[in-house]
Amino acid sequence: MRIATWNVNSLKARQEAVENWLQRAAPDILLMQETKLGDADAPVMAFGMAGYQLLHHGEGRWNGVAIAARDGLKVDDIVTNFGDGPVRDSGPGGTAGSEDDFDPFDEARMLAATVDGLRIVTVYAPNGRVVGSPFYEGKLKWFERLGRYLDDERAAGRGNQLLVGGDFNVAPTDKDVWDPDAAHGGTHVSEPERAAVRALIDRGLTDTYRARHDEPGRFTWWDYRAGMFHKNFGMRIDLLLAGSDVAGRLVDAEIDRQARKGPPVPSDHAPLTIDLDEPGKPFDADWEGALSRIAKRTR
DNA sequence: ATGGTAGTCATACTA
Repeated sequence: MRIATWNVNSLKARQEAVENWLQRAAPDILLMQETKLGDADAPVMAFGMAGYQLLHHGEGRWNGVAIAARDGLKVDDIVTNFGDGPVRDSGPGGTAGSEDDFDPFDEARMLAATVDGLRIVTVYAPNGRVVGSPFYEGKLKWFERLGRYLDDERAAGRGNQLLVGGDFNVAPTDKDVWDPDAAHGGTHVSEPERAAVRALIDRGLTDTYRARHDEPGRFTWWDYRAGMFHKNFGMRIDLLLAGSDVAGRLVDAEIDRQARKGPPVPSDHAPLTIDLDEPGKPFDADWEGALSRIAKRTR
């Protein structure tokens, strides 16, 4: 069983890249973020042709989360937005307000479903923009809400089957960022954000990539600008956090940095994969080769 | 040179 998470930065723009990657890595379940689609525009047919069921929770122009599950996998107990009700419409003619109305609980950032007995939660954490801003405070409150949701899942007896994955917009430690001082104007690396992610992990979850890899310089996101990818100036902000039963089945974890390359234009995030029970279809992420070449070039 | 790219309602915004 291979499960992956990928912030695709528009599923419409990335449709071909995602279909190619489904062939390359053959995940059984793919969590996606930033689909930037309304539910009516979700490419259910295209995923069906590729052999996947598609669950989508969107709002239009921004955000949007999805779960693709291979045909035949049992899917039920779907929850959107923590079960707190509908989100805004940010599509054409929609009801989305100005940025003064910023409310991460009115945005399409969370979708859960039970897939083949796994309690899958796909999340797209708010960016936070600037430390101390209303967006940053909203980000911290959003993590608190996610924590309460996970408490409810544990109380319902599903804590050990949890797999919470997505774009957390936080680099958990200094090892997860190319330069803590240069990173993102302070957000993504601030202590309150890191404490918020630790509080999630402390609910009995395992950071699956770190359970298999302790190397520095392994990132899931690189800014499009200034050749950041080609210098490996990035951050590890996409995570798959596993409950104890899921973590106990973990046999591999990888970040497919090849998928961050174009052409065509890639997402600014790379997919993160984990394998349960047995290794999935092999693919060459080539971290050692890439970092060696970059070290020579930038020496 | 204080930028840089890419997504979106199309143009200024979000990341």
